[in-house]
Order: sequence, then structure tokens, then C-alpha cells
Amino acid sequence: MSEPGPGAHAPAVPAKRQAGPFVEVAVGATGVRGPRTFHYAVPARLEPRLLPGQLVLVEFGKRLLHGVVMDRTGDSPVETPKPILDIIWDTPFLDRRSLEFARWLAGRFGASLASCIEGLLPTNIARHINIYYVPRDPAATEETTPIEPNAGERRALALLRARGPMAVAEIAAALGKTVATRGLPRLAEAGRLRRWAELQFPTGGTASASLLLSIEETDRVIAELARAPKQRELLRVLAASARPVPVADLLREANAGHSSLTALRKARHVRVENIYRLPPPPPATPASPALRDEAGGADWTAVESFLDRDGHGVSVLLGDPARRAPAYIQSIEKTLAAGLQALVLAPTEREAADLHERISAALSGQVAFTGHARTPGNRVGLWRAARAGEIDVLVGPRSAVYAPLSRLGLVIVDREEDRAYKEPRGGRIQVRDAAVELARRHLCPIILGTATPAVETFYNVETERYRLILMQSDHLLRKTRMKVGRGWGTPGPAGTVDLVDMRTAPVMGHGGMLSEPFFTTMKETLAAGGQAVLFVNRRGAASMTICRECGYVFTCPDCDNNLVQHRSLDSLVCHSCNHRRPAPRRCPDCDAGRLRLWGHGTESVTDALRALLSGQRIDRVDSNLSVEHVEAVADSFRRGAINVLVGTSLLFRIEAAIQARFLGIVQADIGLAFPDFTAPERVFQLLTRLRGAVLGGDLDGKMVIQTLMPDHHVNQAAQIGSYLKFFRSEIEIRQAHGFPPFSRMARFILTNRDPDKARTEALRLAEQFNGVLAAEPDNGVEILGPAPCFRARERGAHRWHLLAHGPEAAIAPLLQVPHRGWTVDVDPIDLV
DNA sequence: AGCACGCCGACT
DNA sequence: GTCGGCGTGCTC
Repeated sequence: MSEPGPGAHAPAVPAKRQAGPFVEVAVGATGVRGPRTFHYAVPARLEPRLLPGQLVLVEFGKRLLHGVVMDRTGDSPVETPKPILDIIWDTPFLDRRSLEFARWLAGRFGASLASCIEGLLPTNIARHINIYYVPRDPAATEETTPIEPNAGERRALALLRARGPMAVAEIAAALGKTVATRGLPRLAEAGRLRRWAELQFPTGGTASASLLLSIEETDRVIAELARAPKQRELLRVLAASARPVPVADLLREANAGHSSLTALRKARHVRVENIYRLPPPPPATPASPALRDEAGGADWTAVESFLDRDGHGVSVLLGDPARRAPAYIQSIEKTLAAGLQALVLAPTEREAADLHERISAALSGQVAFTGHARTPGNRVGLWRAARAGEIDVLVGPRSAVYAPLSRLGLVIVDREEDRAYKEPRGGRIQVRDAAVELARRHLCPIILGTATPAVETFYNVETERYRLILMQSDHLLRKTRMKVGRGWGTPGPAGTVDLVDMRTAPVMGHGGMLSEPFFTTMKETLAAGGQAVLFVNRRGAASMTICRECGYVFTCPDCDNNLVQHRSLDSLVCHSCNHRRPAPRRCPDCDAGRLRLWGHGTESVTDALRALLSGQRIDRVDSNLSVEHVEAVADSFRRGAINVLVGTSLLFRIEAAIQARFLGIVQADIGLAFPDFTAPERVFQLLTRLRGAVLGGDLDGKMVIQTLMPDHHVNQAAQIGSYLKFFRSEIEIRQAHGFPPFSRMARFILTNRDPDKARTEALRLAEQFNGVLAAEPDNGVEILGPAPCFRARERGAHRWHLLAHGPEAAIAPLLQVPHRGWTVDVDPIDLV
């Protein structure tokens, strides 16, 4: 598409600068945020070949960089754009839809356009681009700018004349970096050298052989190879297969050696190349685990009616995980039957692997899992397969949203509320929201599966932007009256959740970590032969080590954290940067030998239980233990060899093994005391998910929550198991403060080793924002801060932040403002 | 990454 | 008045 320039409509005005053709290019310039592009002129020799999505070589400042062509235009915002130097790869890497998706990501999250495009490519492209130089034929050279080469440049010319084309890296190795980075571009500019860029894809996958001969030719060659039986056999095997044959299989089948194959390659009868092969689909179980029972049938009716609507739509599928999966599978089946592709996202790779296993067992068709392609070569292979349309269903964690699927007919985001969908670094994309946008651009439906919707997701249900599908088969859900528009007046399953007010309850155990009601209920369950799972949100033994004499507190030298005592490591550990020091015996300040351990973690809770409960088999899981150890503990608990299990959120890694009759929350809600508006949601999700995983639909199971804030709406809602109660209270608070989903929030974080610089730079940005906002008063933006972050120091760097929230249109321009040192985080998932 | 530009202190 | 060190912003 070439749009007419403004000149086309106004021929009376003589165009001073050359009108088009120009291209808009995404260049990987550091410090450029947002969807900003740069314009380049298209030289006549490249004009017929140049297409959007191509990889091109451009000069940017004094640097040579690769860029991706976003669009062709007849207009340019600058007088004389530099020319495109070369097309690195003719086949466009990305189609228009992907390019525009990248532009949207960059604008929405204040990420750099180049990094968003990089994400959509199969591998780190920059690493595989080489720039080559070769001397130009002096006769054919029109000297644009005659130069007198200096000594280094003369050596470069001599070297290239002697050796032919060389990559910059090779020249730099031979003649030094200065000649390579300064001399070579000068010589190219003067027309003495020709320069081009090549992309060498990482090789990977499986070495596979294919025939270069037609069937008739093959027959002839086989006849000619009378004295080479092994070669004949190789050709026969290859001729029998429609697709390239992995070399290992080929040699085995033909009972031949490498030398025979090499001979065929030399004769140009056979080609060997690395090809990524999708793992063979497992044998499909004929009966899909469909929603067969009565309630399941009702679920499918609701899902199907959503899928049958034309075009794009978002639905929230609310039900427990075990019931969501069959609904996913049936939805995918329907999508495949329509000849379209499905994308399935899960918050973690482990969950994605589980879903992949279930889906590929139930469906025939190519169901791929991104976790199967780990090496760069295999990632390229999977990317190519996706682009070629060879994949029917792609399952993966958040990175799978970037896969180049072109016939997308359905997107599924499982456990949409999970914070793992937010990228922790880089563009900090919220992948759940990106997936919704992707589906919109493909005009296809998207299902957000969850048992506890994110607040912004459920707000979209209430405002009727998203459709809610309540799973009728989920009995717990029905019991807890999860009904939109109805009240929650009746408590859920009676008596199953108790709150214990830790400010007044009688306590026991070292440091008073367990209350009497908690302990009594747990002991009753154990006496009746049940098992118990205890949740503690900190690993280690004590969150603070304090000197009883002088009050000295052990803190991390690089962060502001108190060090946590880990008895099993006999150390104090910083949970931010993992700094460790041997556990102290005496105070380093006053040399007193009386140190007090304050607070508790998995270790101290386990120790206390062992002292209080004789004869019970108690163990713990947390991230201090190896994966194998955790698996072994999970197995013991499943077999009943352990009957009390203490753990952190690592319990979710062994989710399948932690069903029990008692769930005790020793400590979970300390986050509620922090000034972080996302904390209540996090705590509620944690409590609800734990209850689902441990007690499941067991309405007689007991849950006891110890808390210092029994009146907090999170605890009140958790007690009656009502999501709606939680949501209503939470949304009220968000509205009162004008927080998301009532505004778009952006967080700007600055880190600097120098405390004064951190402060002044933060103040400077706030000033700059005020300047930007002053231009447009009453735009509804509120700036909070600047202030030191809650974690004011981390890894030796001082951290300051600034929050801006307001209408999306007013926030967007702010995202491009900050420069060096600032991190931009749109829709932050915490304010730590 | 590498260069221009502007601010500020030090020196002529 | 001028030089230069350094921090900051820009590169189509």
C-alpha cells in the first residue's frame, strides 16, 4: 500500500523535498520508548523489492543497525531522510497484523517498538546478522566523495583485495576495532567498498535428508548405482517418503553408513539440512473427556453459544480448573473443525505442559507446546512451523502470545488472574490483555478461564464488556452463590472457614505462631485420620534477628530488608538479593550473646509442630529445597506417609498432591498492611486458590485463617468463600481512590547507586510531568510522588518511584517521557 | 553507542 | 572571557 503524499492533493505547492517513496522503520534505538518509528528514503534499486515486515540495514546516528519496515509512506516528517542501505532478508518476517500488534503493544505499555517486534521474531535477530565488506571494482565506481585513505584504511583495502568478502568481526580481529568501526564505513561511503548484511539463522532441529531428484531421475540413478548398494538403498528409502527423513532414521533403515550418504550429497542427489520436526502427536484417546454429565452439558451449551457469535468477543469462564479443561478441549475441537487454529496460554510453563498433555491426548491434530523447543534452532523451527500453518493448537506460557499464527480462531487464557502473565522485565507487557487485543485483531473469540477473576476482568463483566459463563458443574461455586446481580447474604458452606484473631486468641508454639483454635481443629482432623496442609508465606525460620541488649537488627548491606534466619543453612539470608552471612552467635554491635529471633517461616513452623505433635509425620516444602526433594515430599504426602505438610506458595507446584481435610493459614495477610492497592486482590486469590487446591469440593473440610485483621474485607469474603463479596468491597475502594480499573496506572521506577542523584532525578521527572500536564489542565491525571519505593534500596541501588493514573489517553503521552535509568511499568502488579 | 550541546567551575 | 568536564538528549 502506498499512500499518496500531501503533494498529490496540492499540486499548486511546489514540493521542496523529494516526494516519496519513504519507509517507516522500527529501529532498535536505546532510549526510544513507545511506538516511535524513523523514516528512511527508498533508493531506486531497492524500490521494487521493499515490503513491510522486511528486515533492513540502516544507518542510525553513526551506527549501522537492523530495522523492520513498518510501512511504506509517501511522506516523511524530516526533510532528507537517510537511505535504506540494504534489504537483509527479502521474505517479510511479519505480516501487517503482527506489525500493527507490535505498534499497539509499544503504545499501550510504553515499551520500545523494536523490543516488541523483537519479541514477535523467533530469536534474537541482531545476534545472527553479519555485515560484510568487499572492494568495489574501481572501473565501475563513481567516486561520490573522493578520500585519501589513511594507513588503517589502506591495510583494510589490501586485506579485502587479498581475501575477498569478509565479515566486520573478522576484519576487526585482523586489523583492530578502530579500523573496523570507523575506517570501513568511511571507505563504503566513498564508494571504495561494497557493504551488505546477511542473516544466518541458528541451525538446530534434526539433520534431515531429502531427494534433489525427480522420480524418473531417481529410478535412473538407482539403476546406474549398480555397484553401490548402500547408496541405492538410501535413495529407495528417501523416494518412499514424502517428507525429509531424519539422517539417523535414514541410515538405520537403509542399514548404511555416513560415507554412502556423503557420496550422494557430493553427487547432488541428496540434500541434508536441519529441520525442526514437531514432536509426533501422542495417540489420541478416542473419547474426549467432554462435558458429559447434565451440568457439564449446560456448561457446553453456554460456551458454544458464546463461540457461535460472529467475530470477536471475550468470555470469562468461571469454574474450578478440573472443569474448565474439558470446556477448553471441546472449544478447541470446534475451532479445528472450522479449519482454524487455537492458542492456549497458561501462567507457568508447568501448567502449560499439563494442558498440552491433556489437549493433545484428546484431540487429533498438531498440538504443539512451546516448551518443547528450547534451543535457538528449535525455536526458529517452531516459529516457522507456526507461520507455515502446520500447527493446529499452540500451548505455552506467556511468550506463546507472540507466535505467528495466521488462522487464529480461538484464544484461551487459563487462570487469567495470575500475575505471571505480567512480564517482569523488558516491555512489562500484561500478556492477558495483549491476548485479548490479539483476538480482537483476529476477530476471534477469547476465553479467560479462572476460579477467581482479576478485579479488572470482573469489572469488565459487570460493565458488560465481557460475557460471564458460570460453570454449572462447579458445585462449590453454586453453593457459594456466585451469582451476578444477586446478593451473598447467605454464607457459603457453613462452618468450613474459621477466622482466628491473632491479637486476642490464646497462642502456643515458639513465638506464639499457632493459636489454640487453629491447633485444636487441626488435631481433631488428624485424630480422625485426615491430613493437614499449612500455609506460611515466608520460608526460613525468623524474619528478624534482633539483639536483646542493644536492639541491633541484622539487615542486608545492599537492600533495606531484614535478613531472614534459615536454620537449615545456618545462615541469615536476604530474600531480595540472596545475600547470605553465617548465622551470628553474638551481636556485632555490643557483643552481647542474647539474640532474639522474631517472626516465623516454614522452618520454624515445622519445628514448632514437631515439638507440639508427637507421633505425627511432618515435613515442609519451600524454595530452599531441591525440585527432587519437593517431588519426594509430595509423593509421601499423597501416599499418606506424611500427614502434616507445611509450605509456601511452592505448594502450588505440587497442586495435584495436596488434597487434605484441614487447611491452615498460619500467616498470609501481612501484605495487607503495606501501601499497595494490589495486595488485597493477591491475598484473596491466594486464599481461594489454596482452598480449592487443598479442600477442593470437600464441603466438610476445615479451613482456619489466622490473621491480625479479621475485619478486613479480604478475610470477611474468604470466610464465606464469596468472590462477589470480595469484588464488591474491593471495587468500591478502587473507585474511591480512582485506581484501576477506573483509571490507567503507570509506575515509573528509578534506580541509582547515588542517593542524591536518585532523589533529584525523580524530582526532575515529576517537574517534567507537571510541565506536560500543565499544557492540558483538567485532564484527570493524578501524579503520586515522587517517593522512595517501599523497598527503598535493592542490590545497593536506591529506588524512587512515581505513580501516574488517569484516563488512558492522558497517560499515554507520559509513557514516552522518561529517559535513562527509568523503568516504565503500565498496570503494575505491585508497588514494591 | 557515539556525538552535539549546554551548564558550570577553573583558569588565563 | 574562554576552556573543558560532565550530564543529558538525540539519532529518520
